Amino acid sequence: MAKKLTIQDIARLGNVSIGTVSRVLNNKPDVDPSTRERILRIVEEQGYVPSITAAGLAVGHNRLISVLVPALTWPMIPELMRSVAEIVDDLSYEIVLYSISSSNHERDCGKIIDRILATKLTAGLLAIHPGQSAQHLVELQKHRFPVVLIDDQNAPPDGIPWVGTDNYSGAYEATRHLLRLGHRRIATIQGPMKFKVSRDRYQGFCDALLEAGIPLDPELVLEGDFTFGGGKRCAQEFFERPLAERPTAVFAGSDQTAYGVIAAAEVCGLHIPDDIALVGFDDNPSSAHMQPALTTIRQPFSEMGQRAIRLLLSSIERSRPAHQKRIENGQQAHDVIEEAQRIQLPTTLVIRDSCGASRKYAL
Amino acid sequence: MAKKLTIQDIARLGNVSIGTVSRVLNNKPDVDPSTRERILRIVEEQGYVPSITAAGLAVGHNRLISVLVPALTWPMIPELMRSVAEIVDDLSYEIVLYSISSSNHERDCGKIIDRILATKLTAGLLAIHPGQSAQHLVELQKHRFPVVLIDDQNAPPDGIPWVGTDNYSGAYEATRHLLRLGHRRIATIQGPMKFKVSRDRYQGFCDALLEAGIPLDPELVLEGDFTFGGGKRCAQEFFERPLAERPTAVFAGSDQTAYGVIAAAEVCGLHIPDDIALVGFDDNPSSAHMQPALTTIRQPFSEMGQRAIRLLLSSIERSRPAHQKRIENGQQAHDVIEEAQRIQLPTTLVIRDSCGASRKYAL
DNA sequence: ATTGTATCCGTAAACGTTTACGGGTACAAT
DNA sequence: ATTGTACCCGTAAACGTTTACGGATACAAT
Repeated sequence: MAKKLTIQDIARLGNVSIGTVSRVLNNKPDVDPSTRERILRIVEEQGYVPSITAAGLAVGHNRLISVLVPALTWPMIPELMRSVAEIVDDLSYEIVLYSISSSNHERDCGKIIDRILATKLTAGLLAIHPGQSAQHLVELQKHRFPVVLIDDQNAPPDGIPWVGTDNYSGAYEATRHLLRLGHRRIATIQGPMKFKVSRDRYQGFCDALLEAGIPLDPELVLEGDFTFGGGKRCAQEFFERPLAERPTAVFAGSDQTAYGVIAAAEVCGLHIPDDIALVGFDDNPSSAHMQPALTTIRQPFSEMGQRAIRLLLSSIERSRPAHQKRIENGQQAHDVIEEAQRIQLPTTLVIRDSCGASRKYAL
Repeated sequence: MAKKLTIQDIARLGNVSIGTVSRVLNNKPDVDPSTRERILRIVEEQGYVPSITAAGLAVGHNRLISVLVPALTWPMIPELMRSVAEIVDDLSYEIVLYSISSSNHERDCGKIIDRILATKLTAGLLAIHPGQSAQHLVELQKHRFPVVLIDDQNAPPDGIPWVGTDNYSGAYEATRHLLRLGHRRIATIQGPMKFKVSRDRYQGFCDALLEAGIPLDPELVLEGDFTFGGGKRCAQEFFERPLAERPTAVFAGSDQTAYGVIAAAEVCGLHIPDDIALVGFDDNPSSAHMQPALTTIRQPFSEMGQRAIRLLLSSIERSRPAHQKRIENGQQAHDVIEEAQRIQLPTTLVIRDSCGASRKYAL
């Protein structure tokens, strides 16, 4: 049935030329309203969908966008992708997925980017945490290939549009929360220091302490790796110290890390939050269900995805020659001309059980 | 630099026609070895990559395959996708991703499938756990559109190639393991009974019990929903009973469910594995790091992905008219002619701490 | 010399769109 | 009657490939 309808078939059915059909499909002017209506109906009836491929060939690029993700296992990815997919769907673009196999990260990433460019398959690229390979992206940019970045870099290469979160303030808030709860010996388990995100969070931690007049105790900071295992290892190191040297609270660099802290507390016979207060960072879906429920800093992943993809799509539209042909009136233009190219979204503190706040106020 | 090379440019550079270039690019016969060599070198030097779009238009479909995934949050997805992506990459296909927003599952899924067909963008579809919408897939099949299914259905619709795991035997093994450890009051927390996977696992559980001469106690089976929350709720119901009515072991329908059981034990002051032995199903990456480390049934997700994508690609090749033109000799043919269309992969029991086996044998 | 065969390669049509261009109509203004 | 002006719409070229077809060459067989 829906075998291989082409624009020709629709044209024949509507007694018009393919030119006209194309015009109605693309909302171009110069077509009689009644004709437009009629063609639209036929298209609907026949379930005709234009060939992305052919259209792509004609205009030079497809209604496809590349999304480059790090390991699919990163907890942020699903939420991010979901919001991206929704928008992309509505605009009848499609997503082509490039994921990095963790092993040969760098090399892979470069190759993928080259292919994205050479193949001319997609109209733009959304790169999620490309890490070092962010450098490759300026290559794309140079070839006027639309790119946007979701990343932790405050200073992404050159003029590449960028969406991220305010890691510094998040960490600052988390630490302040612990401070407010009366803690003075607060430890932190950092992410890998090679990542900007880790350094930002650490800085927020330090500044909150400083502001409270508490000197930073180097004994109370350990470098983890954002994973469960790293968190557990570091926490265990803290927890095995004599009581006086032990922290009373820990700020974990990520929720995964915090899960490790919970496990370590378990094996050391320490109770959270009574013996140790804990706050994480990310607000993964599972964090609400942890035992105890994890107090953490929520990152607005879903909004990040939306903003990023909007940025990308508008950049794609802009790069098409047809874009300024029909600005309805002067008013409209203002909306479009200059969107922010760097978006940093705020985090929010979500208080659950692991910090002991509820318990405290219940007293 | 790599601006917009076309096959024309390569042809000019090589003093040949575009036909010849195309032939070498596609490993077609009828080209002089030395010419082939020369063209290949030029292609390499110039970094030329043919336009997928144009090639797709010419042959009727692209080197793209659709992958339809349920929520990206399902723990199996990352591992599956990774293995799929690797193979697809090597063969210079690309993945276009369709994910279902959990809300309007059914409707969405149908629409997506229609679009996949009508748009003729991709050469085939890998559908992961499409659920009810598996029915839509026969539509595709009818239009001779290659499809393969990764699913829990033992009887997938009609002749659709299918890859799955042996849920029944897995559950049977898990239960036998508990039995071997001496348990007699074994509870189970099922998945949603509307899923075949849940019913299969339950059946395996029942049969193992039966075989051991233990009558099934309906008080010891509860229906969860494969999530942490469901697991916790059900487990709590078990654990609040008086000792005599309490199970000594629980077989959780999924690892997520098992995580819930661990949490419930925690709040009820029960120790795993001393008070309660626990085994899960799936072997999610996190399960090894749980406290205690989770004994579980490992599903070979990565192999499932590989097998499925191979099935799909061979089905795509087969549907192209050119496929039998050049079978080197009679030998070769045998490899290809008839691959199994239904593949059910075995699970394996991985023993860690939550079942108490190590402890037991250590005595 | 003719015919045949094998090997290599060029030509042009086809794939399904988009879009610049120009042609036709209808109506108003002169 | 002529010219002008909108408004619609059809035509055909272009996008970058693949591939069926046939042409050219070289060499062998007759």
